[in-house]
Amino acid sequence: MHATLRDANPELTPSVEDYLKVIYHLSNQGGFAATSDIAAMLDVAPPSVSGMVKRLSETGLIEHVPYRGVQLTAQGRRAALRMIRRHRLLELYLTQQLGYDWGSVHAEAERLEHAVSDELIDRMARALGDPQYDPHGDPIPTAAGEIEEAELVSLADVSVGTKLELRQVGTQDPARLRYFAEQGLTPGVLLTITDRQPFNGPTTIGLVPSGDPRVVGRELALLLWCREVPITDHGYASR
Amino acid sequence: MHATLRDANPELTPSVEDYLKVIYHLSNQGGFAATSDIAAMLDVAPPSVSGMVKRLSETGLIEHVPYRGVQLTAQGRRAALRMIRRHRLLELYLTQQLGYDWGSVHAEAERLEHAVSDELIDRMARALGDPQYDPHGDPIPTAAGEIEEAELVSLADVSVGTKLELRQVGTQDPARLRYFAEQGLTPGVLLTITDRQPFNGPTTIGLVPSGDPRVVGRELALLLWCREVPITDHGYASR
DNA sequence: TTGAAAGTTTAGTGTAGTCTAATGTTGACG
DNA sequence: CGTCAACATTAGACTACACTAAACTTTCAA
Repeated sequence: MHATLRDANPELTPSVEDYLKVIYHLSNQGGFAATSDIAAMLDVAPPSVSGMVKRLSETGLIEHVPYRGVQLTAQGRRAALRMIRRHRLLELYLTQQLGYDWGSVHAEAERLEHAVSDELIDRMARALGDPQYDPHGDPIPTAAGEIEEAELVSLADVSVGTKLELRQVGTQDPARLRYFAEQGLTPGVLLTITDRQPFNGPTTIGLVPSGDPRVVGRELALLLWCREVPITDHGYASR
Repeated sequence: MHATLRDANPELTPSVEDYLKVIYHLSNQGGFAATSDIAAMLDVAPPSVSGMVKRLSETGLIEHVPYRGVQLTAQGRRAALRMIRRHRLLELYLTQQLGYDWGSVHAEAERLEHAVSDELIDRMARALGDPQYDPHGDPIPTAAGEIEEAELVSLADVSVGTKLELRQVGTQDPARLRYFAEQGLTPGVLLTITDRQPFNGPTTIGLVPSGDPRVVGRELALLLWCREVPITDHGYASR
């Protein structure tokens, strides 16, 4: 039984693994990941993405709808979750066992995740007591490729002072999507609620770590779905 | 301060790092490393080596005498020793901190050595107490790029009665490594030669201090590299 | 409804690495 | 001392990945 991740994932190049990981993050809620977004996150030119997209669809890791974007197949998703498991466990291991501080651990994990074996990752997990969450509060996928889906709350429903990670923007309206993007309110962003006026008045958000304020009315706040972020002494470094 | 290894070694590809490492090992006593030997050790075709040799000489990492072989430049040697330091410290860390057994660490270290940062390696070294030898008994180059040159003799070449410290097992073959380990023939062990049959016959070893005998054929004896121990003293026990 | 901006893909090039097949060089031995 | 086997190199092709420039779609707004 038991298609293991190793079985599912014969030999992917580091580059391919990176693409799968960002496609996973970009197509979080079942949507499409856009070429230009992938390019921006990997810091490559858009045509490089088009080229890779072609290769990845040929090997069955993603599905491509021209001019629309890409989605992971089941196989691609397994491979992506394997990388995310590696990344999060490496970050945890480096901070807890080797004294790394939270700010510098990301780059190290980013390189190591392509080189470690499943055995090493499992040994590290065991050494850490098989943790379920990384220090950001993000769930660590299991060796079998399962991940706990975060419970999302609307920004309109949380109390002042709560720290949040924006996870989804609950609209398809292009005008609103654009507006949110202009405000820097895109999935992945960290924020806190600094103020809320009574009688369904506007909510003031503070972006983390810049502290820049954003004011949104209740109608818009209802569209912003967030995950509550546990407070750590490490702050909110990048993932 | 002072030229660090990092300074000396901007960005080498994993492939280049592998070439430098095997060239180091093949040109141990100042000789030339032959194209075909490099090809055999890296499991690539000889023309691939010729191509790489061209690139490496252009970047000043090796010197090439056509139809003779190659030698490392000072810069190439520094880069090679940096990789060897990484490899040996990784092997040690994996065995001591994560429960790997000696037979299986090699492959893992082989991949990781290209991905770890100098900082991580130094942290691992510190966690291990800045060890001088790896699990095979090989000396670990310092962060500054110095390596202890050990004068080792093969067990097949020393005369009966000589007192020896086993320092190095000259094979990567897991089956043989396991066999030697089962026999108690691991680096650091003290032994004497109690008997040797003529005509390339087997050698009988006496372990110190237990006196337990071990019999090894000439082929295996050739793999056991030892340091001659002048007087019995302490300090060879554990690593 | 149309046209321009934004975004995507194609076309063509470059680099690092691999390979096989063909050619060149060296050195050992008859 | 010449020949031939062993070894090394060149020649030429292939893959994966990147890039720029140009062409093609889609979207949005006047």
